[in-house]
Amino acid sequence: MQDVAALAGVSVITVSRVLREPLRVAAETRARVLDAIATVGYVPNLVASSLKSRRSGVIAAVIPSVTHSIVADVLRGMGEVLEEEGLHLLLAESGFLPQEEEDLVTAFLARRPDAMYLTGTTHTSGTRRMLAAARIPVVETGNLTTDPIDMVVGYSNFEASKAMTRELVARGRQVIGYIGQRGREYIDRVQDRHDGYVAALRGRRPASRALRVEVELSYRGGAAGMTELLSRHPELDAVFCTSDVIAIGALYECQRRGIRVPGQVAIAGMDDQEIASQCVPALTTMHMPRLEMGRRAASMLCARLAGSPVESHVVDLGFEMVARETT
Amino acid sequence: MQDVAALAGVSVITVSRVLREPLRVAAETRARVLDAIATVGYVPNLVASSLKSRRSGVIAAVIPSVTHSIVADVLRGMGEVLEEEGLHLLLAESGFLPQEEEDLVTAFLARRPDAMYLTGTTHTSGTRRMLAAARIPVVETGNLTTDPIDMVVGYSNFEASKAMTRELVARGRQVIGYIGQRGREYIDRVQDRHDGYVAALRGRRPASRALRVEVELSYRGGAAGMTELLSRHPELDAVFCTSDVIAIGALYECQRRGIRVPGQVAIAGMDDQEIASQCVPALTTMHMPRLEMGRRAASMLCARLAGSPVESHVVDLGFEMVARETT
DNA sequence: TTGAAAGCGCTAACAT
DNA sequence: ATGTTAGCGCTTTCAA
Repeated sequence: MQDVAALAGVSVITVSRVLREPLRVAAETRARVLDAIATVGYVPNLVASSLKSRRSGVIAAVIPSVTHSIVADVLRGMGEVLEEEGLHLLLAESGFLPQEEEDLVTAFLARRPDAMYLTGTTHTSGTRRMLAAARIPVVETGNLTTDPIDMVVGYSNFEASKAMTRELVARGRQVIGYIGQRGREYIDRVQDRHDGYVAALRGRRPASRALRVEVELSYRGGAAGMTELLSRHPELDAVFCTSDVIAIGALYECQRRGIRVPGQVAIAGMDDQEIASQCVPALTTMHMPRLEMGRRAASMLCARLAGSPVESHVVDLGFEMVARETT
Repeated sequence: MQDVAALAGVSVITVSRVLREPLRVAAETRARVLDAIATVGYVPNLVASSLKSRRSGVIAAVIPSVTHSIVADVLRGMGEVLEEEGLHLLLAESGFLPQEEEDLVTAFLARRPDAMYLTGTTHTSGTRRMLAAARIPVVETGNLTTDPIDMVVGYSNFEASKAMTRELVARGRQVIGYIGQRGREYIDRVQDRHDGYVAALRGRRPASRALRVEVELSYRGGAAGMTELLSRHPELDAVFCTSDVIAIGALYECQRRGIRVPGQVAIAGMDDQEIASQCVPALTTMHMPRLEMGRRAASMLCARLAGSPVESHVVDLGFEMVARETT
């Protein structure tokens, strides 16, 4: 920056201003500085800038897993908004483990991000404490809570799966199984989806524990879950799955066994990923506004960074039933 | 840090040392400092550290799209390695656009990353120039080239699709169509996959342009491609797809039309994503070592950061045919 | 509209 | 084993 200043015949602060608030510098001076920047090949140093200004322009995000395609869409939505604002994303995967999330938050905080993005609404007390102490905007996503660390944007996983399970009941299904992602103990979204299923069936024949299986979040997992359910309950006539991936894995297993879907068994997924609309038969599922959630989370963060307080700290984006062929 | 030092009755540099090279500090002093850190609730400031030490501990990565599941696996592999080294990932999506990639590289460089990760091997001259000037390790991934910016780790997309197309020929298929991802002009991996297909068919009946269609990288795209090919060439008996997602979209379209696979039409994909082994019928595809590629790329970067020169700047991870039911 | 001085929080280099 | 000094490259604050 000193080289640039010398070449342009101005002081360093003028160079700095040309970069950050060009309109405060006379057009002529500005042109000279811009010229000098180009000939010197000057690359600004944002780490020095961050140190002095206490603004890093970085948003830290801890996500469970990039492979999880819900997360991918959310990231895309975030990216769109952040790019416009000139913000950058620091990213790491927790592998769905709360302690790992806490470790990542600890490490990230040392980089002085301007804001933090978390997935889900249950976090260790350490995570909550550190984030509160950091005094930066925080947004949690993918679920709802009345007690966010700072802000939440999501939808009710509980209500969504209750609605989906009720739909199965409404269509006359009698023996409705559950294939859920493993790890309810520490994944709030999955726990809520499980509870929604149970709540929908309450009051009907005692919901047998044997009707619920938990598997890896994968096509293979879905197939394994179907196999298990079928062996326990040959009279099974419907399955509620906590994810489209699991549902389609289950569908494939039915196809391998020659079980008619939805003739013999109805299958319902969750999330409405692209494949749900394309597979044969097309999958009934619950649409979740993933892209919108990412955009919204980023916008809320940006608003706070710009000093405007957000109207509501809890944003419910809702969900939408998409009835297709598997039910 | 000064507060901590005061409380522990040492100088700030000692606090710094406790954090970075604890063994250089007497156990007793160290314990006192650690205590002070805890009671003060001290959070180190890595931006100040980066400024002084000229080491940010950040790896910048520009990827085409997180939604692209190949990329997700690579990121996971990278993440594993980076975490062990205490490095963090700065991430952005270029949307497959070279100019966008250049803009992101420009922006990232201002943050002084210790190394840079790029997808693919063709980049704008601006990107190459800036990266050379930055004098940091750079790794390109997902393809091969004899002229990397710095290092490459990947596989030959050309050879892989040539081999797959040859396999279709070897099985006696006569009219072999191509459904490729759109954007060959600026996505080297796709161009190479296209060229591999063409090369495999050279010398046989003049490869009709009408046998090749280009679509969005999605299940829907695959289905649209299949529809188009079938209308142009009802005698079609095989399709080579540049991705599993496209291949499965095409398979679904066949199922909707009652076309037997592989009886009437054989379908081959690329990448060996999880769904390929699970769908019905299971998809023949080419396995690409995605996780390994991410790990390897990260390891090479880490090695260079640790000062050890890498043995080879071009790492060919190869590929492997996985013959399943669709052919 | 431009500049001078000071210092963000840390660590490299050199003592002791 | 610990400390002192200086300064990384910027931006804030105040002044002209």
